[in-house]
Amino acid sequence: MKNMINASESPRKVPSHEITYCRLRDMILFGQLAPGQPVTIQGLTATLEAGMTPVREAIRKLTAEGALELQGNRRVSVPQLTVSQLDEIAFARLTIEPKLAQMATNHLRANDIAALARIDGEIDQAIAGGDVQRYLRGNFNFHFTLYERAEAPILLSIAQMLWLRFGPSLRVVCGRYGTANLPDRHGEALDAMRSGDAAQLAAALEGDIAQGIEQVRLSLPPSGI
Amino acid sequence: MKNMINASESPRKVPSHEITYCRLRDMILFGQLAPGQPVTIQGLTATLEAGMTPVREAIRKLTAEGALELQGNRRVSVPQLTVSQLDEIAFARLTIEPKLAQMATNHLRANDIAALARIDGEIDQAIAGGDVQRYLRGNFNFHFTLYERAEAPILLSIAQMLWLRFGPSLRVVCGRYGTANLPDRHGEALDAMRSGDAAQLAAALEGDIAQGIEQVRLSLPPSGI
DNA sequence: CATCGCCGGTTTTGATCATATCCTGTGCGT
DNA sequence: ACGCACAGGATATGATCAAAACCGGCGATG
Repeated sequence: MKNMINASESPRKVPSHEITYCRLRDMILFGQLAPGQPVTIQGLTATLEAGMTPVREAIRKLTAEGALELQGNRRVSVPQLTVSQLDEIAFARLTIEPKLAQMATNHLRANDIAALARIDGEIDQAIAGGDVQRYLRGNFNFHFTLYERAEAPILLSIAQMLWLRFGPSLRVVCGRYGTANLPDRHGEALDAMRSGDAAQLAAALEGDIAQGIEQVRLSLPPSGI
Repeated sequence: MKNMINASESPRKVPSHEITYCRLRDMILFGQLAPGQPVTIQGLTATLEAGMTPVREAIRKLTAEGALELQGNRRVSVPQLTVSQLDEIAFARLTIEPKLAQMATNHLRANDIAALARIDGEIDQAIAGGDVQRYLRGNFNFHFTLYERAEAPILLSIAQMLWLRFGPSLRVVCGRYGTANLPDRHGEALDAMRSGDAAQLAAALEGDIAQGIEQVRLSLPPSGI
């Protein structure tokens, strides 16, 4: 009986590289780091209060996910989106995410929907208050709380990858134009969830995603943000 | 004007972790490692003749790509596909790869098609000779030589990720049933390339992919391969 | 009396760090 | 302007610490 299933969660020792990875990921996802900004290992060891090895591993992982970019000369930076890359992301997101939403529909329980409604409320507050940081986190939470219910880990990981590439640019857009005309088709999505209409939910998500991408696209042409 | 584009490639120093990553990746992709097989860092430092740090970084990167799996107890192994994961991979591959093929169509030059035809010839030889290793490499080369012409790095990286998850299981199927009824719709694809018909090319790829996935699906139910 | 399960030590392996080495980019001197 | 030396930072190694798996013995039970 010693090594039992460890129901729920035991006080697991969380490895340092895991923590470092998450922290760095959030920094990228929610806009602490701007596109094009260089990232140094030793700088991160200071800001993340971690050793050099964990930071290196976090960077490797994020590089593999496309959230960071090796510049050839052993420098690392946050990538800047080009128009054609934005097109790729658009295609992939518009394919994967509605699918995830559709798959999630039948697994949604009442409390899931309640949680999503609450998150949507926070997003509205953030938009009203012009709180970019909070909007970004809320938006992320809304989408991925939904997607997780699809129980499709591979598609989920692809979606995360796409958000990692998309996040920094979205942050820049928010910073530039404020939270006024940010996408929020979440009400429509919540209606679809309540009626269990997978197709409608997928359509709502598709609209939300397309809107966000257009928002970013408008900011790109000058010189890749 | 000092650091010019460095046309083609300069004698770049290839970092050790890069080499290690590639070698380990190929081991997974072409079946040196079976699904479920545990992977130890110190074992790899021996077989790959690399230090501990490069191996660790390679593992992190491949973990991020889903080619390896952390088992919670800080052990690493090659993941075994479940049926539902295979469905996810099927959906994603059937979406992404035909798209890549379609995008590549207009960029294909005569010598690209010639190269693909040559690779297809090698695949045929491998199938005829029952050379699984060579078939897998040829098949990979055929698809990705084509996909690279799409000039869509993000979709390409997604496709690579999917192949990394798919590779080990395909290898098992090959080892079990031989190379007899492996997918090879490449002739059809080559015809489409020569006539520049993007839709037909996408359709051919779709058929090829679907066939490969079915092949693996048939082997799964017993107990996840 | 034989078998099963628990418990302890042993050993393998992973995580982290401190350090040595090398590369890249920069600035100074000619 | 060119080349050389310097500095900053990245790469890579080996050592050290800690956790987890492994193995063998002891005691309880049928």
